Amino acid sequence: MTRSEAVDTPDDGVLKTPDRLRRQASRLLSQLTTRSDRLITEGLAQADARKWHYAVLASLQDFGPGSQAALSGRTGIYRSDMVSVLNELAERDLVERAPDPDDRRRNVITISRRGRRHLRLLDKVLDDLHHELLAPLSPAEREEFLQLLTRLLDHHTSQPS
Amino acid sequence: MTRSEAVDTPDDGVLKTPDRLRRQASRLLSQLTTRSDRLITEGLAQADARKWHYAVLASLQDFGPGSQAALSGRTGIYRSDMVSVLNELAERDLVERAPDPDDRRRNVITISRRGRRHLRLLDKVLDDLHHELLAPLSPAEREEFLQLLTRLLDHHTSQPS
DNA sequence: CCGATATCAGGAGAACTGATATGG
DNA sequence: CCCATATCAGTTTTCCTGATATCG
Repeated sequence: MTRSEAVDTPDDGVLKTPDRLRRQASRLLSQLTTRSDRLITEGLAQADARKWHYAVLASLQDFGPGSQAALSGRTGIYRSDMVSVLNELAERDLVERAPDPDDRRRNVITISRRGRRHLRLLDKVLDDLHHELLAPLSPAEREEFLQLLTRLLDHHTSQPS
Repeated sequence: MTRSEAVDTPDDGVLKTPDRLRRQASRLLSQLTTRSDRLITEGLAQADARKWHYAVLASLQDFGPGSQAALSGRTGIYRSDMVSVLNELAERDLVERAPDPDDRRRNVITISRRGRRHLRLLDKVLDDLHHELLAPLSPAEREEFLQLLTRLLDHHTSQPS
């Protein structure tokens, strides 16, 4: 009774395809991200690392040492969460945290030799994982995908609206 | 010292662009999804709804009544979380939860008249929100984006690998 | 006894808020 | 006095793992 009318006669007159749930960008995004996060997290775990480890190390390598606040800005990690990430990295001797002589509120974080070596490993691991993530796409499609994601992200980060 | 060599002379010989963090599909995905989720969540909150509400209501409308286990499969909501979602929907009289006379382990969930009305509202709200989400893309690009997301998701749901 | 179902309790990680102490 | 910094405590949401009671 209710069942038969459900699909066939939507009472708002608008035809909704049965897979409207599958056509929503927001749902596709969050589901794919869930898979992607799991893939990356598990892959990095095998190298005794986490996503944030890579972000901090890469930021240090690419932009040089910086305060914790600066690292927060570069990586997108919250100031509050940065502390424990740096603790983990310092435990592994991948970074060094030293008070800034010029401004004694700050800690200056520096990547260590071991950190650079570890970063090279993580780069390889992540390359493989992204290869797996984007496996079904052709090289041109991967590029297109990155472009679309970047444009959307830029739009929404510049305009919190 | 360390700073100057950081960007200019990566010691693995491979040139890494300074925005390698911004070129990773996994990072772009999770950052964009964070924004997308916030957009959707805040938009739906104005209609006294949450993401899962829509998923359940749409599933009921499109596929008819079903047990909680069936709804879990359709919507991707965990059995454990389904209970509270249905509690919230039942509180608002959007669904009815009745024991199945044929199998007394089951509850049969049915969308109510109010639920159908609410669903039509949510469809409109979500249309607007997705318009905002995909604003920077042309219609063709939006379609392309959905296609790419769908292909990736299908690939990773069929092959847990 | 086995399997499915609904429910509940709770963990882990991420995103986020607020408070505090210290220093510029 | 105001601002920035680092740190800590704690909330919320999502995804996910059990455990339990019920029933087929």
